[in-house]
Amino acid sequence: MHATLRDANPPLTRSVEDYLKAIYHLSNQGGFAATSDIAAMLEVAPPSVSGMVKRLSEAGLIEHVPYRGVQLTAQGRRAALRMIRRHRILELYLTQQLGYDWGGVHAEAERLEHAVSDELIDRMAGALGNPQYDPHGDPIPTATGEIEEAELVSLADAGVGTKLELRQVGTQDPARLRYFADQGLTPGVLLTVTARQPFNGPTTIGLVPSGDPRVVGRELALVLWCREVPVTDRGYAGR
Amino acid sequence: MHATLRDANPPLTRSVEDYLKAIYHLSNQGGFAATSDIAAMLEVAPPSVSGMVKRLSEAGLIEHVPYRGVQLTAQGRRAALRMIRRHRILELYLTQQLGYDWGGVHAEAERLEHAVSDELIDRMAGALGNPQYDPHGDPIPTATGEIEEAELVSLADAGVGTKLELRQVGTQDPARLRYFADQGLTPGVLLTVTARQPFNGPTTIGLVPSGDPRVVGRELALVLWCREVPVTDRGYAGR
DNA sequence: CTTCAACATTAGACTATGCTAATTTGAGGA
DNA sequence: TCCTCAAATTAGCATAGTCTAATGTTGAAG
Repeated sequence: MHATLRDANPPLTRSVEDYLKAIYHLSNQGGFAATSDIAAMLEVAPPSVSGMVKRLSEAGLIEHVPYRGVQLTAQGRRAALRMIRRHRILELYLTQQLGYDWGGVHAEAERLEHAVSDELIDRMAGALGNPQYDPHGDPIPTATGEIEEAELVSLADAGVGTKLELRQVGTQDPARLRYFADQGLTPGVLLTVTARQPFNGPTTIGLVPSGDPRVVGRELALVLWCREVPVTDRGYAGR
Repeated sequence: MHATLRDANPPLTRSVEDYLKAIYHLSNQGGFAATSDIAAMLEVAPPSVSGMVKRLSEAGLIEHVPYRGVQLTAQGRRAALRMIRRHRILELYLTQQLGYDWGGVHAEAERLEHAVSDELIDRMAGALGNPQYDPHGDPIPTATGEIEEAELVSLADAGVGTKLELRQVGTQDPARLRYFADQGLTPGVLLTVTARQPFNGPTTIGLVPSGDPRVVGRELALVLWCREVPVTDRGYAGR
């Protein structure tokens, strides 16, 4: 006998898990994930997505509106958050316990997230002190599937004078990740926007508390997602 | 395009890796691995094995003698040893660094061994001090694919108190083979030497973990070839 | 030397996942 | 309104891996 996605409690395959995760990321702001965007994110051809969409839809993991896109159901969202929890805990564990550098963990976590058990993830999380954020600053879903939704603003759009906490570096490109790390622009760092060139030019910032200045081109600033920190917030102690 | 096992350097799939590992264990003493034994070890139907054998053979990973069995080629052996290294290091890491107990570690390692990178395994090995043996006493292959071959000792010569794994029954005599099988003395079984009569008399052993005693006359004990197992662990989970 | 049972293999079907090529759909521009 | 084009889908095929049922092989017992 062969288990299929139509069974009661089918084990999700690697591919299914990848699709759900991609759909989660693409429909994060409440909208639909488009077939072509899913295809691009997973590096498969669009018809492959159509085929998988059909199966996921029959399995009750997504809602499909033909020619519009897809959204996760509650069940699909739960499965996606489980994968995201795994991914982020793995990234954290690999960097903090096994000396991986920030740029190199993603691919490893991408493979491991499909193979680890819930027990292993919980043990890793325990060894790390049950952290709430991963090395990129992304919130880690809890074992029960809850995730902190943060309002983030791109550094390129932040107002001059604003105090910000860098929370998310929105790229997987190892070269960029390494560059940001060199500049001290890692999640959790505090900074203030000191200037921006007119007509959407580069943003100049100062690191807190050192005051070291950095100039970030618009292209790069666009992927630095920050949380606005009230200027009265002096007691901020990082995490 | 789709990668196949006939390509130059195909990535080995999870199934392929499992087959190679099983064949390695079954043909350990230089013999052939039988289709039905592979099927039993992997819990698949015999025709599935025949199908895979065809593919592995075309890929140059095994030699197939129809109706006789299969043997690993040098290339297949390399791949198998790589998996065994991964498995043993993972088991060690999970028990020593993450508090797993020996009963639970096997299944986790069995899944992870297909997903980890060589780099991660080497980092784990480093964190453990590059161990040479796993807690079962089995040697861990090096990153370059060398493994210490266990020296076999005849049960008639094994020291009293020694813990042994029966590895080879050195006779073709059907009567003897049937007798050994009846006594539960088949390759892979674990036992301890509890006594030996003076002047080269019969050896008394206890099966592990049942403790059932057996008395084996010298004539018979001479053909039971065993590997000495360091008494380091509690609870064998197999390999 | 024949027969038979155990083991191995082949035949044929099915799911999951991917691809390319062809077709359909829907939304914006003329 | 109608047309066109990009996006989505369907059609058709391939490979990996699994299964059951049917068929072949081999070696051991009589």
